[in-house]
Amino acid sequence: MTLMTAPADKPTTFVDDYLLYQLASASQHLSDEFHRKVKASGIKIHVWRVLACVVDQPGLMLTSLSKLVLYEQSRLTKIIDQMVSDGLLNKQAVAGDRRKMAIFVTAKGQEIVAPLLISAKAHETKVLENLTDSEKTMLKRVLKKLCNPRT
Amino acid sequence: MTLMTAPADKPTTFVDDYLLYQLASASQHLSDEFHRKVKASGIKIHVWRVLACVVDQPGLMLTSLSKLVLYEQSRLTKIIDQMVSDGLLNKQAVAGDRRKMAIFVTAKGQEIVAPLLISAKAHETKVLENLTDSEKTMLKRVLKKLCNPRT
DNA sequence: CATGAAAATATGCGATTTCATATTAATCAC
DNA sequence: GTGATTAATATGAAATCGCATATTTTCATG
Repeated sequence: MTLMTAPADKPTTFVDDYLLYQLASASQHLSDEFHRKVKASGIKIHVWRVLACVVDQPGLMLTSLSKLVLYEQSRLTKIIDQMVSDGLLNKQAVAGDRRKMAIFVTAKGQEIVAPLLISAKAHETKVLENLTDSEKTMLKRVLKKLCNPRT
Repeated sequence: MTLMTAPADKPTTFVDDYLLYQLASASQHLSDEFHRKVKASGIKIHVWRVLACVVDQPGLMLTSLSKLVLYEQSRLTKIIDQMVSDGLLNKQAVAGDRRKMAIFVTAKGQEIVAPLLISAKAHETKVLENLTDSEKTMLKRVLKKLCNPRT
């Protein structure tokens, strides 16, 4: 048997080196990993996502929030209605524009999201453990740059 | 008016600095961007994704392919059945195990996917234009690392 | 201040997706 | 070889999602 010089030169395939695939793959695998914990605590994924975003930026109106949460508007409308009737969020009329609704988290919503935020950060820390410091900072910087290319 | 020393110190929010959000956001925004072109050419997104993966790794069986495509197994079963009857893929029985089906792209499938592969690479190039060389290589390396942390 | 355009949210329905489970086939323990 | 386990794929019903569009309100312009 001859010495192997490298881990074999499997002809580089398309997806392995395709940025959009790599992003989708990393995103999905890592999110799934954390989502298992969310589900285990009895919370739906979309509820977690919306709570995290509303806690983060309270008082947004539906349209802006849908961009932040990355959910399509009509879908978010339905999710929020449900969360309002579940007592996790409330909608407040915005003075001066009767179309707009500002969205906030209730005390009950806070209670639910608080431990998840901690758990999420802990998970992130574990994920980032595999990277060097410079990799960490560059990764986050580059991801931000990719989202708004005009910066 | 005083000189602004920095773009204001908006208190860093959770999601802005949360890796899983950044990944999801970058993935979704960039993919949507390319998907507009795919749709414009009359191809469904899932058809593009499956074709790209099967071209990349022909002869995979359904279960492995579903991991590569990042689609759940029963969903992929249905998609592939449709694509087979549309003449884009074919399934071949695997000798020695009558449960397995190896999946390949037909000539018609090739014709459809070929221009999309070129277009995808062109889009990727444009996306990566905003990054330095070292950012590019690190980004891809780190994304791979994130997907299989045990490497 | 009337009219047309644009913005914010809501709604209904068709299409897609998922979940649980069925079915068929291979493998393992004995 | 028989029975129990595991693997690969398929299927059907229920849940979710997204598209197109409706509705209400504001804005712009003459």
